[in-house]
Parts: sequence; structure tokens; C-alpha cells
Amino acid sequence: MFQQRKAHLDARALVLKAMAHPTRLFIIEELAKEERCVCDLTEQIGADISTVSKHLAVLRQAGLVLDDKRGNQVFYRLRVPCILNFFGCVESVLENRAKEQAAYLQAAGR
Amino acid sequence: MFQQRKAHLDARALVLKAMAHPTRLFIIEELAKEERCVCDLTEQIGADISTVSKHLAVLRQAGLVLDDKRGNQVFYRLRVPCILNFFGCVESVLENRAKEQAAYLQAAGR
DNA sequence: GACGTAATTGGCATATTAGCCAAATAGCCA
DNA sequence: TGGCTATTTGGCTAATATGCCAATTACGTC
Repeated sequence: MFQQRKAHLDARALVLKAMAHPTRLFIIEELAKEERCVCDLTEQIGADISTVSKHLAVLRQAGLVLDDKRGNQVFYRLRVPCILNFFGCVESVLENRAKEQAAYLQAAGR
Repeated sequence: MFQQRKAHLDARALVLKAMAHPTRLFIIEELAKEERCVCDLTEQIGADISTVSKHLAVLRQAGLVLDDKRGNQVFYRLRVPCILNFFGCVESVLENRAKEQAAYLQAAGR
């Protein structure tokens, strides 16, 4: 892997890594509906608010969400809606896997 | 997060996590061109073959690639080309970030 | 069967991540 | 200013991921 290509791959991997956590995927889906303050997300997720805040920081640093302070709460919103398109593709991966597993089980005579 | 939704998010996160590594992104891009044996990929990447093999196992378990043993080598190919579409979206994230950073530096008078 | 090559697996050391608590920061209102 | 709420940050521990080496497995050839 050449120098330049490596740097580019690293940058991409960072964005993907930011998305690659169930709680952060949840946040992304919720923000796709509408903006939310940290307190609302925290209540939905059921974790410590500091944990949620750190997840949001990861998403922000990756460039996936924007924050907006209003009064003493901070509202987050999705910055890059196109990532939602990707979920359809991920679904197809999951479906393929499920089918394959079913076929395997059938072949095994169960 | 309800039980069912959580399971679904976990499954999605697993697929994303499998993609979220520079070496594995490299492999995905190479396999998008054409199938490759482990030895070829290893040479391109320049890591230990066991390391590459493990990366491929991660991609396989996530359902992203398929393997095909021929003779004493194993050829891998991309199973889900739609993930390539996503890279365009990731690029836009990276571009936005770059622009913002440039604006920030300019505002700071540099 | 013995040898060589390709690939996977096990094991280990190191690095990174996640989540909680406690402490600090920031804004609102009395 | 003091008290209250919302959020972020620091610090710690536990869990997970990475990459190498060594050992094993699988295949082809002699």
C-alpha cells in the first residue's frame, strides 16, 4: 500500500469506525428523523449521559453530525444523510447471510 | 433500545466494523476489481500472511466476501458490490471536513 | 511417503475502545 | 452569588482488536 493510498484508506476507515457501534447507529437513525438533545438520546439509550456524550463526540469528530448549543442543552443533527442509503446495502448482506445459513442447515438435514 | 432493535443494530454494527480497517478497505477495493488469492493480497499489503488471512476471515464472517479454494490457493471475491456505492458518501464526509477545516484556518487569520 | 508452497489457527504482547463514576464547565433563574 | 440542570472531560478498569511468530492443515509434485 503506497503512502497516499494508505492515508486515504485511513481516513475512510475512521469514518466507518465511527459508525461501527450499535449505540452510534441508533443515534444516527434517531437523528435521521429529527434533531435531538443529548438528554433525550440518553433517556432512549439508557446509558450514562457521559457515555452518550462520548459517542456523540466520536460522530462529531468523524464529521457525521453537527452540534448546536441552545440554552443549556446541545442539539445534534445528522450532517450526512447519504449514509442512510448504505443501510439498505448492509441489509442485503445480512439477508444473504441468513439465507446461506438456512441453506446450510437444510443441507445438514435439519 | 428495545430488544429486537438492539439485535438488529448489533448485526449492522458487525458489518460496519468488518469494513472499518484500512487494510480491509484495501482488500475490498482490490476485490472489486477482480478476485485475488491470499498470496497476491499479502504481497500487495506487505504484512504477514497470517495477518492478511485473519483480515479475510473477518470479511468472510461478516458476509462481505466469498472464498473459493482452487488447488492449494484460496481465491477471494467481493460478495456485495453495493458497498462500493457507499464510498462516495464517505468521500463527501471527508470533503466536508476538509472544507470546514480550511474555513476555520482562514477565520483564524492564517 | 517426503518435500515445498499456500493458507489457517493458536497464542501472546500491545494498543485501542467502552462505559462508569467523579469532577469540571456552562447556562438559566431566583 | 447560589442553586439547579445539561453537558463535557478526566481517569480508571474491563473487554476487544491487531499483528507477529510458531505450529498445523491442505494440496500438489516428485
